[in-house]
Amino acid sequence: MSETAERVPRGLPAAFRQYECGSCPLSTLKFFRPVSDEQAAFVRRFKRGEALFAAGALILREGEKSNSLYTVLQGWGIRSKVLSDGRRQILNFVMPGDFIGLQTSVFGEAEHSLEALTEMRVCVFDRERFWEVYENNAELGYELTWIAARELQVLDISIVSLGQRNALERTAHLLLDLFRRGCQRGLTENGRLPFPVTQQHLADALGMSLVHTNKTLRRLQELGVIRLRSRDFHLLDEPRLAEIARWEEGDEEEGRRPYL
Amino acid sequence: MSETAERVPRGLPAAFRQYECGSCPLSTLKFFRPVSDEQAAFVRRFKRGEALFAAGALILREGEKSNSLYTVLQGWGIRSKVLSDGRRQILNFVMPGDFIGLQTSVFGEAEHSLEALTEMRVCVFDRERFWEVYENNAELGYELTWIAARELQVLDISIVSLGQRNALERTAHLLLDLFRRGCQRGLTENGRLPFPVTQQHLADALGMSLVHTNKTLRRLQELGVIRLRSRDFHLLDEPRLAEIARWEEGDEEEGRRPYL
DNA sequence: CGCGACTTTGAGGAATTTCAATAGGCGTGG
DNA sequence: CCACGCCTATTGAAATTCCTCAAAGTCGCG
Repeated sequence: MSETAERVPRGLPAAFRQYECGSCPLSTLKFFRPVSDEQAAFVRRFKRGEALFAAGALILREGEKSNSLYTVLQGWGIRSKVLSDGRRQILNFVMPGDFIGLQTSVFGEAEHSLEALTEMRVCVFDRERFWEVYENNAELGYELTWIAARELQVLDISIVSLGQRNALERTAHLLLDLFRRGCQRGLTENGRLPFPVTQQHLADALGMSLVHTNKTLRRLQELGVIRLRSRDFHLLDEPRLAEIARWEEGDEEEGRRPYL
Repeated sequence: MSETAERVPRGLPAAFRQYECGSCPLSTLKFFRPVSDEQAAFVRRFKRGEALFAAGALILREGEKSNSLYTVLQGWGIRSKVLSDGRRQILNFVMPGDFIGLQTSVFGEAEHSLEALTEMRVCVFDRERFWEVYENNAELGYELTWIAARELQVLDISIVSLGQRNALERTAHLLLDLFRRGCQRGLTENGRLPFPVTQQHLADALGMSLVHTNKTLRRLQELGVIRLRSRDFHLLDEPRLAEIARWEEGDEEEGRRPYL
């Protein structure tokens, strides 16, 4: 968990292993759609390998060139941008099954940073050969657009939260979202989610100060809807949390993308 | 400007005309990339026609089914979502050249509303035949993913603004963004942009109250960087506005998508 | 034990919202 | 042409929310 360098240089990532897509840890999750052998074989051609990053590693640095696309296999990460005066906004939390790299400009300049929150295993694809997908496998190209489109919806939802919900609602909404996504990815166990997210992370994602984030979390715990202990998020009253969050129908993630 | 119904029913839109893509008003803008005749011909196959909406028309209603995709040809619109208690968040302002509909779920349920701010002409494509694009024209499929990816970047930037910038910065940032986009689309004339946006719209986009939006705009005018008169936005000091907005390199829209 | 990273608390102050009321602009009907 | 209604913009003041500052407290780990 700590032998990897804090900052991983470009080029080949820290560690490599070659798994077959068929035995990909994501393939067992009911949240994802199974894929045909031939589709898996096709995707395999673009896979450069797998990389393992230590907790805290900076996988992608805003403004730097990146020739990789990733699918997260294990672990949590954050996607973020910082203003030149240092203020940081976390764009979203990244979990197993999330695909990363579309947001990057065509020229390969990352427009955001990506940091590992826990040890993180990713499947690495070659950006240079991205174009070949469209040339050779229309279905997968379609799928990619679809993935991007869903990502758009997710960001729309964040924008609504940041713009319209107050501190309590916003915090509740984020927590519920994380919990439900964690659930989909098979990370929860009877109401508990291992939670490698600090209050500072939450603050940076919610656009709130650390102090106010703390007080808001405290309030949610006093209300008895959640319990946040060291790195463990216990959801006590999901309906109530959804109520507080002003959760909307459309905020639900409608799943079923292929697991590649 | 007023003979069209306030609320346009599904099915065939209000008015139809058939232009050739070659004479599309967007094709003359240097902001967009020219397309080959064959590509234009291909796109033409999916074009259902053009529709003209009156100012104020609701083109897409959140939660309703939509079997269309649009490219905006003329006019301004807003893409928005509302919470069940009525709070509205404007997700972004749409202008000529913007492509709309990717954000919609595959099942065709619109996850946002789209409202015409001015009279608005759009090019209508058939969502049902969306898949064919990937099957028959890889290049265009690639382009679509690319468009979605850029949209992702734009939303990321909004999230940073909403989360990290204060009222003054945020307002300045939005105004500058609108002005520059208007410029790209050829809507400006020596520093002036026709501006069909009310303070309530700005407030709903910025996640601020109407009153505070008003005071913030007033302040920007007292600083002498902008001038906002009835439906006319005059940018007096662009560098200063960018400075106030804490505008970042990456906030620039890197253009050159095909104009279709 | 002591350091470092994270969490918690109190208090004053700044930013923002809400409430309430007024003013301006524009189109319609009288 | 004027009055009226409606939408939009403006303003002042009180109420809240949220932020900043400062200081302690907790926890894991070497």
